[in-house]
Amino acid sequence: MSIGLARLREEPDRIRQGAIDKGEDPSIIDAALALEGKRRDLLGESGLLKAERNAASKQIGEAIRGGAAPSGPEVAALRQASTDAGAQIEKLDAELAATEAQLEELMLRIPNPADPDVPVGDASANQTVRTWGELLPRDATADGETWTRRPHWEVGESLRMFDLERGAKITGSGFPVYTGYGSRLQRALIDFMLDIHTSEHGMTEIWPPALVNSASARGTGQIPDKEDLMYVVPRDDLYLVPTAEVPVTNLHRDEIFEADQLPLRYAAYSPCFRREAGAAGKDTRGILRVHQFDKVEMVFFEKPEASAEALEWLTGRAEVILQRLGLAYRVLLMATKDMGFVQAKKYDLEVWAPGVERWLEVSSCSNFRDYQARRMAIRYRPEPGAKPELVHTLNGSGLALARTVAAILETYQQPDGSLVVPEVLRPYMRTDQIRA
RNA sequence: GGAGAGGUCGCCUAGUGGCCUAGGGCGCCGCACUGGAAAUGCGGUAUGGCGCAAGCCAUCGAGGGUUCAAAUCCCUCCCUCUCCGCCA
Repeated sequence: MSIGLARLREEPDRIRQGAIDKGEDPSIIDAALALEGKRRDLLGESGLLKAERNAASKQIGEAIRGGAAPSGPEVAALRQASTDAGAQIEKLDAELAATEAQLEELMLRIPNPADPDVPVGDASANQTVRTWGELLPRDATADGETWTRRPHWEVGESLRMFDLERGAKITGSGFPVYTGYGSRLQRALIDFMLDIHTSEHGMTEIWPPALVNSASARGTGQIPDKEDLMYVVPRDDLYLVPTAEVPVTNLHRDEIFEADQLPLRYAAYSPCFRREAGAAGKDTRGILRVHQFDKVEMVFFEKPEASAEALEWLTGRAEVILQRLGLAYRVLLMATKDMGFVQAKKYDLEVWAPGVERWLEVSSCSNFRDYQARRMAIRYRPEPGAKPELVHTLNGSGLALARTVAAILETYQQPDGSLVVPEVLRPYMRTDQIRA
């Protein structure tokens, strides 16, 4: 994950301002520039010496083939020259390796600068771009009677759609067990979302592994920075995926596309595992913040010039799901200090949960530009035979299930305690109403 | 998990310490020939880095080692294939 040395050299001011806007330390940019200069000097010196050594070694070979005694004085002199160069090279390369390690460490701490149209500031600078649907109040009126919507955990328990206590028993807190129609609703939502994204949005469906190796975890930046967020299987050096973004983006690690292969757009279901260490309290009640949930994720590989528009389209595809489900939501354009270190631009989709009268984040749609692609070496040829350039990567949830389920339970509950099934899910649920 | 065989350029393959600056074939691109094409011939066809450039450096699954010199020898690991064992 890095802005790249070329860009560091070419537009340090933009990078510096980008760091300031995101609340990061801008002095790292100057430290990195200094190290980059040192790296280039060392590289030049070491390269020259290696050329000398290679030449000497070659001469030894030629001399021996030409009849010189392998242990004779002529060969010994050449051998000495090569050995001497080798000793210097060893020193230089050690210094070079140390310099590069320091430089890389600094580069990892330089954030991806936000796009120019992103508001500068903290969460209070986030912009509500649009709102869709009717924001139902908790206290509703039906047939002249008023009734109060219940929070989703009460609805779910009473309709026996999930069992949080037994989930805690068999695994731990934050591992919900879905039961009966609750279980079927999981399948229905996954199926519905993937159907829309593939049949209507033209994405390619992926069913990825739920565990990845350390190279993949490093590729999308989960390690080293976010290692605490993941469940780790140290015995096999594997990581449980926190999102399908990790395996799906890594599909094309170290690959070079031809221009006509882009864009590549994937929709992937996966379970998601997050330690969420320390999280507890009223914000985590029910299934709002759990250690295991399910999600359909969209992952795009785009040509650089198309990525800005692709982010708008991607966000729109997530909105389609919410609209078809009939859930009210709003779209937030995240400000520089609230958007994350690696994103260039990010929209959050928040669904309205009338039972708790809160907005719940169900999707986060981001354009990483070339920041992610650089670390993973995902490139394409703009023209046949041309030099490869980095692609742009984007991803967004479409959607995360647990909170979507919460919004459905709170939106579609009836005064009599039953739940009306959203119309688009009825073919999948094979019922239009769920009763206690 | 055990035994064995492998991993070289987009694909196939040659390569048992120095003539490897990695050869050949296929594919692809360009040019020639052609009315146009096929066939044929000639040339070109990895990635990253450094350099104004000429060019140089690195990379033969990954990492380490031996050596003046490693695709080639040694060690560790990964992956693929075959057989055996185990198993949804």
